[in-house]
Amino acid sequence: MARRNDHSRDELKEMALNAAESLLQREGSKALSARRVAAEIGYSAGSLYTVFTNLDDLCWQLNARTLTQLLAQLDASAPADPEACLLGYGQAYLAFAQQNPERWSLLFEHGTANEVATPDWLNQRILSLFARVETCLRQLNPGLDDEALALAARTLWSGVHGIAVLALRQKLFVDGEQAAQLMLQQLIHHYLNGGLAEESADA
Amino acid sequence: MARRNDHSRDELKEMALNAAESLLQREGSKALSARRVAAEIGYSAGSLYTVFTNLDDLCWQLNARTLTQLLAQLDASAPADPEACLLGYGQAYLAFAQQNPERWSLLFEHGTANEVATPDWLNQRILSLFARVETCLRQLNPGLDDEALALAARTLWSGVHGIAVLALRQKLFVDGEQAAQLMLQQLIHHYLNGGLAEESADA
DNA sequence: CAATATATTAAACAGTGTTCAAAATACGGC
DNA sequence: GCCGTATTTTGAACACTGTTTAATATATTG
Repeated sequence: MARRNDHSRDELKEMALNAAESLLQREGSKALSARRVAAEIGYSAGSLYTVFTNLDDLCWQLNARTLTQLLAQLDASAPADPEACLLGYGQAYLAFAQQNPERWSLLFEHGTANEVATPDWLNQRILSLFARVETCLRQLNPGLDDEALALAARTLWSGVHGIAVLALRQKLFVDGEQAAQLMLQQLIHHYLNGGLAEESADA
Repeated sequence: MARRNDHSRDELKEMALNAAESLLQREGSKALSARRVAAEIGYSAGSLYTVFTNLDDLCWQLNARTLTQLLAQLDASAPADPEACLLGYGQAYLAFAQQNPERWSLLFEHGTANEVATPDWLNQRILSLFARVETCLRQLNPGLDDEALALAARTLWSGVHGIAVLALRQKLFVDGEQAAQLMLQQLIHHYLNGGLAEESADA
């Protein structure tokens, strides 16, 4: 039995999340069980329920971490030139998905068909991702109104996300390591050249 | 005990798949258990293992059905005009995802981090989807070589897929029922206008 | 040191996928 | 008809799962 007060509540939570993260990366989402996480930190399964409401809660919090780290990596290389910046975002997104497949999958597949809504603090982080894309797009076309801008950012990012998903799931059926890279470049380039100017003409 | 030869092997398999499909739609993927499916068709869980190698196998076969039906719905409305056809494909894809969220999710999320490769007959169906998109794109730009065509089709379709995923997961944060619709139109229109012509100029 | 409060656990419950010996049924030969 | 064999089908077993909770071990306070 782990000695009482060996670790504070917050420490325990932190340890559990670290263990879960490592377990997820090492052995995949199937290994992410309460007993396994608990064993990894020298506690019993029941103890997890004093810091998380349930395993779902642990997953949400893991996802929050993942998203924070993903955003940090996006911000790491953000050139001034807006088109280059968008490309950088996309590349960082793809790279993160490829380098952290399990965590990235959990981020988007956890809570499927859940009656329980996604926690707000998770949604906020996603919105902050869109905000970054919107900033780039606004620089490229200051004439866009807020609504059109929001839509354009989401459309473009859906494309990036789609490439990441299908590449990760090996559903693209094109050989070459850099196929996803090429697709990303094509998507962004075509999207910016093809429609953004036209949109402002409407405004 | 279900009487022997009440149903042939194939009938049993069919019944199980039907039951699984219905269960999935009615109660979500969490309800898709061996005992549950078996109970629904008046057999015991063990019997399923005479027609499926395991539950994963059942899921793959369910997915094959889903994909077949999805392809059929794509083909249902295929106008001659290639751009309209692509839009139709996209709309059918989105509609299917929204109308069959559980089956659609299972299609893309089952087998995450699986060492076992996706069955060939499933991959073939995905390729046949890409083939449809390629046909449209080729009409729009006969100058594209095969490789560029394949890449373009996958890029465009990744976008469509991305919209479907994020819309289904409610990660878009734009109100309005038809937001996904608008995004789809924008994506296809921009992509076709923005890059396809340029590509042929390179060729 | 004793009493209280709290941290931690072990055991229990209902569920899961999967296997397999045993039981129930069908079928072929007489 | 009936018997022996072959084939379905099952039920029980195993090792898991998430989650709850009574009991226990530890810390803190008086």
